Amino acid sequence: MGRNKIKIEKISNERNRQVNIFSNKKVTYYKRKKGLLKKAMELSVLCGVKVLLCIVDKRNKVNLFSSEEIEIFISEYLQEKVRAKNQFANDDVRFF
Amino acid sequence: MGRNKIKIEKISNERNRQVNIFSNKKVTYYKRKKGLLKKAMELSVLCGVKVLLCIVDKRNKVNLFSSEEIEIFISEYLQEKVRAKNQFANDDVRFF
DNA sequence: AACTATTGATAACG
DNA sequence: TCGTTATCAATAGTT
Repeated sequence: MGRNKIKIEKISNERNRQVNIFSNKKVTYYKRKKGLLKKAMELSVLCGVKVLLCIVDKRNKVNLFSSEEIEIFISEYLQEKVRAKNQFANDDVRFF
Repeated sequence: MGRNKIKIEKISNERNRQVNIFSNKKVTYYKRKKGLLKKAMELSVLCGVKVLLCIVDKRNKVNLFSSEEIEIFISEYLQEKVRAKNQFANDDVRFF
C-alpha cells in the first residue's frame, strides 16, 4: 500500500538515501510498528483471544502490546514446549 | 476495511448470526490472524527488528511468529523488568 | 472458500 | 519528524 508497491526485504542503504532528512527506514518502522500494535489490539478485542506482540528495536527498546499479564504467555509457551516434547506430531503449536 | 466499517469491540452473538455456516467471529479471526502474522513478519524483515507475536485462542492453541528464538524475548523482557524496577521513569519500556 | 466493494494502512512527498 | 495524499493492501459482508 502507499504510493508504490515495495518488496518485503531488508530496507537497503540505497533506498534510505532516496530520502533527504530522515531515512525511509525510520519512517517505515514508526508507521508499521504503530499499525501492527493497533491490529494486535483489535484482534484481541474483536475475537476475545490472548495476544502478545513484542518488538525490540536496534537500541533494544522494547515495544509491547499484551492483552494479558506477560507471565501468562511465558507460562503458556513453556507448557506448550513440554507438551510438544511429549508428543511426536503436535498440532497445537504452529510456527508460521 | 471491508463492506462496512465495524466497531472494535467483542464480536457479539447477534453479529455471529449473520452468517450461516461459519460464524462471522470465526471468519474474522482467521482473516485477521493471518493478516497480523504476515505484518509481523514484514516488519521484522523490512526494518531488521526483533518481533514476537503470540496468539492464543479459546482452545489454547498457540499461533506464533517469532523472528528470534523465544528465549531471547523472554530474557529481553526480564532484563527490561529489572531495569524498570531500578529506574523511576523508564523510557525504554512502553506499554501500548 | 471465493469474491468484491469498501475501508484501512502506508510509501512517497511536502 | 509530522501532516497529506495517492495508492496498494486487508478485510466485512456477500454468494
